[in-house]
Amino acid sequence: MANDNVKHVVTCQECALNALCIPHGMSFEEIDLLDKMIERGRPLHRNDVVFEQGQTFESIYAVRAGAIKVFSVSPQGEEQVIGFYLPGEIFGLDAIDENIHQCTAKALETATICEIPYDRLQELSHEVPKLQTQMYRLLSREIRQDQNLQLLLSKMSAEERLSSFLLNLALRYQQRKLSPNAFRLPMSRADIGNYLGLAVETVSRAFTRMQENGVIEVDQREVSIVNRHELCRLADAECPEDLKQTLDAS
Amino acid sequence: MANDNVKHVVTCQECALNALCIPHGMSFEEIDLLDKMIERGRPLHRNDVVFEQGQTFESIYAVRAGAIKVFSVSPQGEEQVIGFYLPGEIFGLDAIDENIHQCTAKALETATICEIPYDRLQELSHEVPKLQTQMYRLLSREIRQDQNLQLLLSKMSAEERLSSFLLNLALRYQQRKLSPNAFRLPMSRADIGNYLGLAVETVSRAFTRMQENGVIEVDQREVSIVNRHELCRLADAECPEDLKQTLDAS
DNA sequence: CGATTTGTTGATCTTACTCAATAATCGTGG
DNA sequence: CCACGATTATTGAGTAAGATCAACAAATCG
Repeated sequence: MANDNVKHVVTCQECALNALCIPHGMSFEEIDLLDKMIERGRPLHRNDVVFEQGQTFESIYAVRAGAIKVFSVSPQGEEQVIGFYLPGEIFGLDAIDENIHQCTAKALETATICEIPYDRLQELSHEVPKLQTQMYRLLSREIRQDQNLQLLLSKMSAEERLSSFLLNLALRYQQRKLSPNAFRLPMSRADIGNYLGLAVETVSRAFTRMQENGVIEVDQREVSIVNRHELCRLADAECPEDLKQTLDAS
Repeated sequence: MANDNVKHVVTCQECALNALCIPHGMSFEEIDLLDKMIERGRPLHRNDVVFEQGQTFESIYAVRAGAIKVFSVSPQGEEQVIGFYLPGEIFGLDAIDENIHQCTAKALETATICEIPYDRLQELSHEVPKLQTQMYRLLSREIRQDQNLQLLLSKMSAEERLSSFLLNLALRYQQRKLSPNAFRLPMSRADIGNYLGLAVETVSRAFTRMQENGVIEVDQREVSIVNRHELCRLADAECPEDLKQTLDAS
């Protein structure tokens, strides 16, 4: 039985739901309940759709592996990339209010996700106060991140935007114990540009310039951070302490 | 006793907390509990601060009257306006996650607000499932609104941004039973520009041009919408049905 | 292996920013 | 109540950052 619980904790982590439970020290029993609720193992291929704009909202999702792009399409058919979601991150939270998805979620590459039925999550979070607390925090975090993006979009230059974007990715990869100073971008230049409010050509030129200045090295979608201090300076951001250490060690 | 409950409901509405309870048909008793929790009647003057960047997060707030500006200040001292909050709207939700305010909230004009202590709200929302549901929706709505702003900032021209902004204000005033086609802007051109990612001069010019084209009339901070169809077209948005009716009637 | 998508680079153009001057309004104290 | 300074708004001229258009190169996919 103890073994069984441990297994569940591990599964829960694998399924990227540590964000939902571990930080607040839920008991094995509570984690078990959460664990049983989750529908696992949806494997996706590139361009597979998780949910589509206009569909009724049923579940929120956690990325287990791969990367997901969330975007909306205007009546004129133009795409607006809302965000990219990496392993351990949760998406679909914006649909809770209206009960209808305002966005489409699509796999950028081979990916696996977990589906968390919202009605059952709501019930469980009512029974388990720590889960409710965690849900509030999760929603609040999404708000804060969106507001940071506001700053980026309304005040920063092309190079500042791209620098911030890369640093943000590095930090997120590191949080998931992946290399923060060399990674493969799961999205195209067009997606990056769309997300950052820039033309593809501008993104491409910014990459080139940053490479020429010895800040990063780019080969197609492979990026490595060569000079993190300069990258932080360009992004007009403090270099996070924990990221600093990891980069120093390498 | 019944009278007393009715009084509380009314107070609750006045205090702009209908957003938190009425839509989900809470019982009088539940509303009463909520009502007792709320600290009322903080009257604010222009430039009074509700909470400051860096302070420990204690409460969320609802606007009862007037208008609140929420903004963050960069290490370089530059201001970034995050949002404007009008009667009936709730602010401070972004601080839940980190337990520290990332923004400052300041009164744009004489205002009154209600303070809702977060720890007590959390407890009560655990006891009252409908309140938990409503909290999730509230947080989700904020996310959706921030994502709409993303679209505005990354894809729209100056005139489109200002048109969207004015339409959005009109809709919000209408929801609070205030005139949607003639209102006084509580914020300066500088604040509008900061929020929309534009220079003050660009905002001013956009106002002028829209007035010349007979879309709106502007006299300092007084705005009236003359041609809503054109305004919607400029904002690249569907004119919301309910707003349409009100404007037609006038 | 050819076709399509994706990425890079160059030239030109447009939008909105910056700088500057002026006007109008607001707030404050005499 | 008015006069003063300070803030806020408008308008003009010049500039710069990034968009658009276009051509081409490289990579991916069936």
